Amino acid sequence: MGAMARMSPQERREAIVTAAMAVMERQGIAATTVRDVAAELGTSSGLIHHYVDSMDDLLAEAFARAAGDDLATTRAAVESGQDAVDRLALFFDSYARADDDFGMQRWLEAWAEAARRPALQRASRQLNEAWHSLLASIIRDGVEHGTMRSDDIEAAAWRVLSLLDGLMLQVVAHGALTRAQVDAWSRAGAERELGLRPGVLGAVSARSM
Amino acid sequence: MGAMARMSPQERREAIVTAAMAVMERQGIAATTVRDVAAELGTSSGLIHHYVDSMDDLLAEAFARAAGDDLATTRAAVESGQDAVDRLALFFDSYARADDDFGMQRWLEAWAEAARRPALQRASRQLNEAWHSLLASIIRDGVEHGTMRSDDIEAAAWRVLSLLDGLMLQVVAHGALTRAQVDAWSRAGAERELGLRPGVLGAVSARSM
DNA sequence: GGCCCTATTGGACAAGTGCGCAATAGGGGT
DNA sequence: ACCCCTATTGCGCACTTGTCCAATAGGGCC
Repeated sequence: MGAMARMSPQERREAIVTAAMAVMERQGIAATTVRDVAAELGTSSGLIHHYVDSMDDLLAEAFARAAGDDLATTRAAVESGQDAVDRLALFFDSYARADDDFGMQRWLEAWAEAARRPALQRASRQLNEAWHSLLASIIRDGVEHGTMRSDDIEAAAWRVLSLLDGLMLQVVAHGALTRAQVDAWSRAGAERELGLRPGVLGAVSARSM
Repeated sequence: MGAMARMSPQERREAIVTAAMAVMERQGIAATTVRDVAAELGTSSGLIHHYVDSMDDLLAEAFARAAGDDLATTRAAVESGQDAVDRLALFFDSYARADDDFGMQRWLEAWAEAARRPALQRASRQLNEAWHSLLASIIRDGVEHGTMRSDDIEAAAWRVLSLLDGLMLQVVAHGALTRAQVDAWSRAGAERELGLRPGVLGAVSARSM
């Protein structure tokens, strides 16, 4: 009954961040404590601070990893699209598929915690920017190929993203809307925003039938 | 130096909630403690629990009061409108005027805290519903008088509100957008949603010139 | 095989939390 | 003027938090 198996610094750091992600997923960002992460790892709490400067840093890194994974998933899904319209449809598909996911809840907690945790705020802002950037690149492609219309691509991307976020908020925070409504309405909003024919972005339910 | 001036239970309760609101405004919901509220009042911490069952209840009541005041302000502003379109424009005016306000930040914190505080969650859901209801009543009026078009008033209200929320999120949480952009884009979105002529909801900047 | 480096331990620490309770004091009703 | 009711006090309690540090132990290099 001695110490936990000795690991290389890289492995251990990795394990710590992974454990933090798991606890975050289960209990939320604000309720994730050093001791919880240590318990998840099966090690002592002192070990955490041997690899991490502060709890703020750890939470920021765990959030960045989790949210970054989500972004990477969507990015990968989008890449398989034939043209811009197809890629935009895949963007919504991928977003909607995070159905049983805590994606949006995570963002909510990050925004609120950001007031007290500078590192977490930096991570959140950077990832938000990356999502906008992904969406803008799809739209830019569509405009250049003449399949989408927009005289301000950046702005259009913000509007599409904001509608999606606002609708998701109602699902996660209030339970006032269903995922299906968010899915249909956000696609319809994007179609109008980008001068697409209504329905071309196809709701999941419609396309899977 | 004896006890604080004796007050009637009603006055004292009122004073406690008011003090809690002030602390909430200054430090945020999550960072509002019993001792902070007592210090704001200039009384002892024990007094708080003599009037309030739990911190959850107190925070919920303080949030409900603060957010309820915001809603009442907008409701009052809206009532002075001549017709539905005018009232909708006033709705956006009132929302935009809360410029130096902590309105949206308060909602953010409420959503995140709601996970741990049932009473706060109830208050937040109820007020959210009230905002939607106010917006829906304006739209219903417009549709009935033929100045607005919508085949699903409830849904339209959710979409207008969600776009506004999503855009505000970018201002408050990330600083990625400006209030002016939110104002212009949310009005334009509502005009499209309700079949209004572009510009009739008039941005604040345009109308004040 | 032994030694040293460092990963790992486990608890101390100070600061903070919500809540409860015995003691106090002040004002209104008689 | 007195007395009782209760608003108010001020501290204690049990618990949690992040952070730190001396002690320990295990594995790789000579």
